[in-house]
Amino acid sequence: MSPDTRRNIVFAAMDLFWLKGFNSTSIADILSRTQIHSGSLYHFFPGKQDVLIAVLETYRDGIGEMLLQPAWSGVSDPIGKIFALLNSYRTHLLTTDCTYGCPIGSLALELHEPDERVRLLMAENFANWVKAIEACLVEAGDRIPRDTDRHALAEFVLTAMEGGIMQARTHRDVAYFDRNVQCLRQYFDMLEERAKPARVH
Amino acid sequence: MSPDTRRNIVFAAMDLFWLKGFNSTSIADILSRTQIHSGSLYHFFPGKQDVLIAVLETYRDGIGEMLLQPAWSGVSDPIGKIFALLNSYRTHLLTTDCTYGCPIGSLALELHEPDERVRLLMAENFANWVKAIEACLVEAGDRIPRDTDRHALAEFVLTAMEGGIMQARTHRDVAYFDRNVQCLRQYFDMLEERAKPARVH
DNA sequence: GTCTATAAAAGGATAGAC
DNA sequence: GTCTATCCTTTTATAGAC
Repeated sequence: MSPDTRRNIVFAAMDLFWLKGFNSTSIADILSRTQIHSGSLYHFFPGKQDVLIAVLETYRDGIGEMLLQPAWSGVSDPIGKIFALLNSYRTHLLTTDCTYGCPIGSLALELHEPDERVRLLMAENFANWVKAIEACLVEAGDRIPRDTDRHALAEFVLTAMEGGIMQARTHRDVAYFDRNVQCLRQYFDMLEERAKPARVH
Repeated sequence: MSPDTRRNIVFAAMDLFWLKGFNSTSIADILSRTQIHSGSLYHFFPGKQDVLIAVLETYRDGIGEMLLQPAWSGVSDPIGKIFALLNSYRTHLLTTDCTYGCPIGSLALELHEPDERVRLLMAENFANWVKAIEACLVEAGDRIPRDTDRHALAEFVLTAMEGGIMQARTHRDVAYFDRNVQCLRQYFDMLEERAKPARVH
């Protein structure tokens, strides 16, 4: 019964790394959760780090299906999509009593001297997230000023999300996240205001 | 020669937690760096976590002397101080090849189930940082709109800093930090613009 | 591919002399 | 308060039968 063993390992590890972090998750944790034995794990992966790499690849390859599609179901407005995505993180915070951390962000700050493959995969995950937001900003067209650097703004949205989660988690209070989103909202509002054709006075 | 032993431990641990994180720093790391022996460390601290608590207390108590004063020397403009503080983080990034992480932010995301004392100390560190920025925003007075929530905006500045560092570190490129600060700058510019008395047309 | 058993090392912490 | 020696647990990883 081998078809799913590798997959089970990866998804169990995904969960555990998210819940406890990479260093605090032991191989034994993964084994006990999957009910497999070390021989099987080491048959598929040379070591613990390679499990992490597989996890990061899974996040990367699943960003649409696992993250964006659920968050954007029923939302078509491009700027609405941005805040709908942020709201999906808010929901995660709520359902975990503000224990939730963005899995990539947590790993990015936990691993101080990551293997280069690991670092590049984290960077790729961020880049794809940013790309998705940037596409929304491009789609928003004239609603934001023409000279706005849409890539930079998309990175700033990522920053608002990660910083908001960091503070909400640390204070165990979603209001910290909400206030951050409010600031970002105001920033967007002012950009949209500025993009409007000059009024006649 | 006991007067400084405790202090030496705390500062060595501060450095190591910053460089490698909490879990990746072993007691042996601290001992070898301080040239003291385990008996001394456990004389002052019940366990590793208590060293972390002392480190967080030291950050908390030293925010003015260790962080704000150096960053603000020669800067008197309140909004200038905000960006001067951000610039001091930029310098850290540059001098560490974008390896630098905010020590509190890294710990906040590394420790998924922190002891309550630890969590509260991290929250206190964030809160004091935010308070310092909030004071600048209050001092800025009429330069930003009267109805601006200065506390929320100060938290947003923290978010911009943390998010910028996270991305710069992950991509190993300070430009990610810079673009975030640019967005924040633009946000402030628009706020200041909005605060100006209505022009005559 | 999966199992059991176990090696090999690292890590946190303690005991007790000085 | 500081030193040496060491215990005990956890953790990563391997060996080899099935």
